[in-house]
Amino acid sequence: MNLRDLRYLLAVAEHGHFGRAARACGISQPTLSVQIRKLEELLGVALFERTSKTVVPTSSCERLVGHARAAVAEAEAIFAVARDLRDPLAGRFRLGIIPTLAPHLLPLIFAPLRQALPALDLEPWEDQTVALLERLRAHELDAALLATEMDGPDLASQPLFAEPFLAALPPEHPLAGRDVVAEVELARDILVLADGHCLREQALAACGYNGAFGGALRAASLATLLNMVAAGYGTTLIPGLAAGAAQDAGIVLRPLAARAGRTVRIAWRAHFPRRAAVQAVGEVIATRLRGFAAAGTV
Amino acid sequence: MNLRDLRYLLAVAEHGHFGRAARACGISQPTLSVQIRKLEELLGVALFERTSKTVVPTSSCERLVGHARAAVAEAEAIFAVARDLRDPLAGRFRLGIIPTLAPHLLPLIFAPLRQALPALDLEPWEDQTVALLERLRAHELDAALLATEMDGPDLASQPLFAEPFLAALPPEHPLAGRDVVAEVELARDILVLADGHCLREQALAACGYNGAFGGALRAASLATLLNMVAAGYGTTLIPGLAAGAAQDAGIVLRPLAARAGRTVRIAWRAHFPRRAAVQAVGEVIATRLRGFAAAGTV
DNA sequence: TGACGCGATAGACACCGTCTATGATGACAG
DNA sequence: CTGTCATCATAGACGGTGTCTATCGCGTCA
Repeated sequence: MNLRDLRYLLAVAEHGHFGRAARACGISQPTLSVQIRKLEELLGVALFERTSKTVVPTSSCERLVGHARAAVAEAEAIFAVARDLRDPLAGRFRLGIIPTLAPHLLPLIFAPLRQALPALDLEPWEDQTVALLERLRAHELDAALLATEMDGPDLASQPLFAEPFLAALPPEHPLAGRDVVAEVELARDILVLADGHCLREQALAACGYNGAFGGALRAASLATLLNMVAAGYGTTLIPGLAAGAAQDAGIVLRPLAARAGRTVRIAWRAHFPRRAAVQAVGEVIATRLRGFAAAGTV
Repeated sequence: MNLRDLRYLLAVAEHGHFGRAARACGISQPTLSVQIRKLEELLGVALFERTSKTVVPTSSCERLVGHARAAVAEAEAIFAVARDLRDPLAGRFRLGIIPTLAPHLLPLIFAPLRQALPALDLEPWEDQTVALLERLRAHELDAALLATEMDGPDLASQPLFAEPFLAALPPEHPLAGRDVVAEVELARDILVLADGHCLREQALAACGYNGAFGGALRAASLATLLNMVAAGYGTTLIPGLAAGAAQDAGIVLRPLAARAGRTVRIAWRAHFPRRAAVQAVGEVIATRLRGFAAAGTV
């Protein structure tokens, strides 16, 4: 049985006339007669009582048309919903963002995203890199903003913008008097984030650490780390977009001699069908952050 | 779009695997791949994210499967309902019956009908001949029990049994002493039913009336007519099946010399598709009334 | 690195939905 | 009562498409 057959059935039931029903269906009258006859044979039920004058639905037919109407309506609904879903730049878009980036980047890109992609329903999800990749692979995210290289056979990514690091110093720190701070000078009393934050390893690497890091203090969040630096526990490297928050915390920021930094990338599943949405979101973000690395300010 | 396509969609969504879904649908894997691809192109929506390892429904797909499931379910319901309707000897059967027959015949045939046709849901409808024929032609009845000849191009009928008339007399009536009464002897003080009852004309014809009948008293129902006879207002002819009711009313019944009577027929639309049900009902009735005309009793 | 599993692609085939032409039947008017 | 009209049914031809088998491309795993 076919949805087409059900449409034919409904047309004949409605018009009570094969010729008119056929015209309404856009087919010839013999075709309609044959199809209705076949449907009757398939169901084993007489659907219409035919006279040369009238075509009247049988009581059996009346018991069936309700279901036929419902089936056709559901099929129409599929088309209607699909029409709404057709635009890859519309609908829910679940975007993972690492914690050291989210609170500072999101305020910058919400407005441009809403303007450029008004139909896109952005759902940010903040978590650490490993968790984001896991959710991405599990189809629980559509894309993720990361600061690590990570392409594999199943995932793809694309750089969006470079984010330089800055030396974060307590006001009373000896280095605070400098215009520029060399990365290795921070190594002595550097504070870092807890395990799992990509910024932790990147900051240590920038300062010249190769092996294990012996420092005991490990901040669970960038905000805590900033508070600790402000309180004089040590120094650290912060991502450039966090500059505002750091200054609010009373921290002295200095550019780095070797211009250490990280690259923020957008990542997605290689087979993700809404590549266009990923592309569009990435472009909005890259455009918004254009020139940030050079100017050091947004 | 086809119901088949929706079934395929549901199968792939459920199994997450083209090969297994194809096996579940009873088709080959390439066929399923092609059909799903076509559905995606038709809807303009990516339904699945394919990897060599996994097949995951997109969020669009998840928005659609509900409707797909509903459409398929309604189609299944059509088959299920049709299966119940397939038996022409099952389901509602609206049977019209004339008023001079209904109260006396129905008690006799209910039990045999229920026994012979347990799935048939009999709905009796009592009205006069003309009204019954109108409802029959309007498809508001499936068949009718009448006492008149009435075949036309659109209607067909078949005799079920002969019902002899009886002379109905007040106990004190001069004819009450006879064993047999001649029809014409009733003409002098006969009482008849109101216009519209076929029994009215048949009774008058049996008594030899050809033209207009001048009698002023016209009973609206057979019960009233019997009461009037019992009260001594006159005589009448009653159908044989009403004998019990007449005797209960205190009326004397006598056979008629010329054996006047009527033939009860079942009538249906010539194109009515459930001829088998009509036939079966007719046979049950005819069987139950076999020998009634001869024996004069049921 | 070779074997295996999975989905995509290609080409052949058969079914069936569609058409036009025509038949059968009943209604209606002259 | 007979020709005409309208209606649905039937017949035969045609084209689209759903299906198959065979094969490819790709990724995984031992």
